[in-house]
Amino acid sequence: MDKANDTTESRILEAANRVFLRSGWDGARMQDIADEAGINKALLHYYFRNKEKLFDAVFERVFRLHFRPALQLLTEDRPLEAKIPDFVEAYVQTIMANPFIPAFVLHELNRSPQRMVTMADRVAPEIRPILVAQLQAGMASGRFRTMDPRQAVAHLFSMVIFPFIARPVLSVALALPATDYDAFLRERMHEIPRAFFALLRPDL
Amino acid sequence: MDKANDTTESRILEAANRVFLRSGWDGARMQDIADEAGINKALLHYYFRNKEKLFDAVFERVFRLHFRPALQLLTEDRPLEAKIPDFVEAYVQTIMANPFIPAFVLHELNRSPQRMVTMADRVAPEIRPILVAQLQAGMASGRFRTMDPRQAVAHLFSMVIFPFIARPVLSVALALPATDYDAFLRERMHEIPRAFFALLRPDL
DNA sequence: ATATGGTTTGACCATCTGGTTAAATTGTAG
DNA sequence: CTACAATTTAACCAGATGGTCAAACCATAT
Repeated sequence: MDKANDTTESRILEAANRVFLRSGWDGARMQDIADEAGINKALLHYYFRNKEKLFDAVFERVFRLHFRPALQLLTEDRPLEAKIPDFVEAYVQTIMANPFIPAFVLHELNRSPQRMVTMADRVAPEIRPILVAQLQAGMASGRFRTMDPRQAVAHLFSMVIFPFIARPVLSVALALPATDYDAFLRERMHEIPRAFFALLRPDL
Repeated sequence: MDKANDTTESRILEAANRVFLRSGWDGARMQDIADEAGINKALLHYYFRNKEKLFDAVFERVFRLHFRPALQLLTEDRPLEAKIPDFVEAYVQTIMANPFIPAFVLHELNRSPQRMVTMADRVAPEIRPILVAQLQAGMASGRFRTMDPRQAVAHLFSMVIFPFIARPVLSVALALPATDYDAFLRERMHEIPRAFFALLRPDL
């Protein structure tokens, strides 16, 4: 994945990644991570002083991965009609490869919301609200209905991220067999941009 | 709250409720619950044999509360234009009184998805997909655009629930000061039904 | 071969955690 | 007042958990 590495340190990171993502901070056990990495527990503390340091390393990694599609694609200076579908597709593809990421990130951020602030300006120190600006421009020109643009952004993120977190609920509520859920998510890659621009249209 | 109770058992349940909601199964400590209830730890095991039994009691309680608005209001035999706003308002009101509920419920359901199945038919054994049926009827009549009605349901739940789970993210991403977030959520009570019916409109 | 520095391990430790038990306390019926 | 059952407590236990440490291992430069 990274720069051609099968070092002990990267094996630890891979293992910690899996265990923390599966069990979260509270549920993860240093012994499990050691087992998963095929090493001694003491070696964990040799490379990462303690559980917290190891978690921090994992979390920053996952945080970056989770928000990369938004940070990379949504901040470009392109029309919404082009950016939004690209973002949705990139996010869905990224997360389908590791569906636990959003639940993990949001759970840990709820456990210590302060982390969101520190992470935000480590990962995206100076991000302009270009998305909001584009929405406002569209409203001014009459292309979009007038509304709080932040509500629209909330709609977008909700529709994109939520189904990954609520899989157990939605698969039951929508009577979707486990095997069909992935197809349902893939379908959303096309459905969400459609819905998003539809909900922005003026009433007339 | 319930039937006029200040019994030890209900004090335990209230305390367990707070602690489990705040910390989840993995993070919750029996000692913390005992302290919060102002009793001895052994007394916890006197009323509830073990942590699991106590958790089950709490979880069922919270699960019912969380899904009551949907189960109660969305299954009524009324036009969508009336039901949806009522549902959204009821849900937002309910959860704003205890904002940790959705994150807790979804986190625990992701930890053991099987629980969703057992809970679902304990709480709503025979629920007909009336919402989907109504959407399909609307599509047949041309009032709504043609689409997978389950995608529309997913849109709705996403927009309603997600902002409660993603508060740390959205408050930073949307530059919403902590004090304004509640107002932002209240505004969604009106915004979401508007967006929902807008995204259902046919293209023409 | 051997000294050196980084790497890895097994054994160990203090503390925490869910759970148990026997005794003490309290309320109540006779 | 007393006997009895339900409630509550302090003390305790076994296993788990994060973390430490001295010794062993290993590669490599001399």
